[in-house]
Amino acid sequence: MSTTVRVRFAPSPTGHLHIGGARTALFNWLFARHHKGTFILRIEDTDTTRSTEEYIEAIIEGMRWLKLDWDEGPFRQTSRFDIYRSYVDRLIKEDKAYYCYCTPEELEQRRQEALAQGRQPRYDGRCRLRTEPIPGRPAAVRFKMPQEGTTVVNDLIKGVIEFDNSVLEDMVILRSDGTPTYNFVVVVDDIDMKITHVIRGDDHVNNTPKQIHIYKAFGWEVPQFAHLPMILGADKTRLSKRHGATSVMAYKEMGYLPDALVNYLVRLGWSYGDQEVFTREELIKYFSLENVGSSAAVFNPEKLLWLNSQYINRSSAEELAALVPPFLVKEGIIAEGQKLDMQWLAKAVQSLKERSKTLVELAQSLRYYILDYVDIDPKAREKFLKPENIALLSELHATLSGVTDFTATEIEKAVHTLAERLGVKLGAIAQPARVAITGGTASPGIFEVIEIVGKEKVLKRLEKVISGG
RNA sequence: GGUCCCAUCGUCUAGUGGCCUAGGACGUGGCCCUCUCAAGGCUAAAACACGGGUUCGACUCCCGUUGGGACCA
Repeated sequence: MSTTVRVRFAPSPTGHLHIGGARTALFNWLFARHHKGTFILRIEDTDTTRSTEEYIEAIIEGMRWLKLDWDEGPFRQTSRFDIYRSYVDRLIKEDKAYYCYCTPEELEQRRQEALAQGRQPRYDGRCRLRTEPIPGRPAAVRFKMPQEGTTVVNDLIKGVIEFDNSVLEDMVILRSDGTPTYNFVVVVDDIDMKITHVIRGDDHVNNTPKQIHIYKAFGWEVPQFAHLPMILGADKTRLSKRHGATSVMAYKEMGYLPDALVNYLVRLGWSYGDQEVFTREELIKYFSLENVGSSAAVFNPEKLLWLNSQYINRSSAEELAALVPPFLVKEGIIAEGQKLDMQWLAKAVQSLKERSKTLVELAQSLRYYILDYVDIDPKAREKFLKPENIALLSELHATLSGVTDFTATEIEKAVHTLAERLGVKLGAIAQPARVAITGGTASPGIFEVIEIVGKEKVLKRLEKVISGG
């Protein structure tokens, strides 16, 4: 029985791929992959004044970064005007649409009158019965909406939604300048692309009854609808720039992993028992529209940050090492194109990954592994590099100089012996050493750090501090 | 203003009439671990918007109120 699932993501290229769009894309993608169906990317660029090539590229870039691959497209509406025109002609021929000669001024005047009389402004359908064109006047095309009865949307997420047809008006489907309107074009495309499930933001629910009548006018089976609840900012209004970063690629730059963002986004409105962290495979396997909630969700950057740290933690050091160089360049730690020993870098990353929430943080911490010398934080210097500490560091320098097998294990043994001999606690040596070697008071285990930084650099940094540098 | 949607801890959510003394996660506090910082473990505080029904029994069903949101104008 299974009719193959065909879904689409249809962004308009008037901006970057944003958080809300990405989630819509993600839910469509998951639905398609779960049902082994087809996922289509369609660029809704009919608004030529606001659509740009750059944004088309940006959206595609965002989709790729999130690893949401599509099976068909990207299709572009601007290359489909002939198709829309033919669909309009068909409706006119079948007397399901008609030419309207009312001017914007007349329409506005009637609107004002209606408002003044406390009526709901709505096109009165006066051109419906017109048989002769008005010479010299441009004509728009209007769709004949049913005037009575109700339209029922059986939404997969929200359930049954009923609309009174009397609130629907004969909407314009082709403007007098020859361009088709949004609600018409969407339906034509979805018919043409044989879309079976329309999964989109619930800001479109009110458009749905109008669209249903267009499907019916073409004798086409109405697809299933699933309206996803909105994503809100902390103030419970629709997520926008003023709530912080909303562009997906901004998260890439801030050092987020695409899988972490995907995991976060999917949990906004969808759940699977108590599970929080999912692999892609699990997501595809478990995803179902039935488990999508129906209320709007507030975007919570802190939970996203936590998920990102989880993903960084679970990634292999090699994977992370491969991702980190661009961030090192941005932090000014290495030069563009500078080569690093990747095996060594992976070791350094390994020591840092469980204490880094983003790739940016990871890159910043890598500073003291890579550079020859480090800047020492003044407060740390004041607290941990007093004369008595310097004396201990001299002892440490002598001890480390004597370690030939320069591994964390051997270093640890040597330092423990030193501490015992001097009758001090390990911390008394470790903390000043940390400041001298990393420039700060927080780092991975000091023996590990010493090993990775390497004998030569460690001794040089100790010497510098001992000599008052 | 009209239409539509929504309502469980601060936030994301579990819950589909008795399993609820309302569970998990983020965040917050405490403790443990510890060379620092994390990670990890344990733990604490924290919610069913309100009012009516229906029912032996409502977080769960119905109605209303309030509050939020979206679309259209």
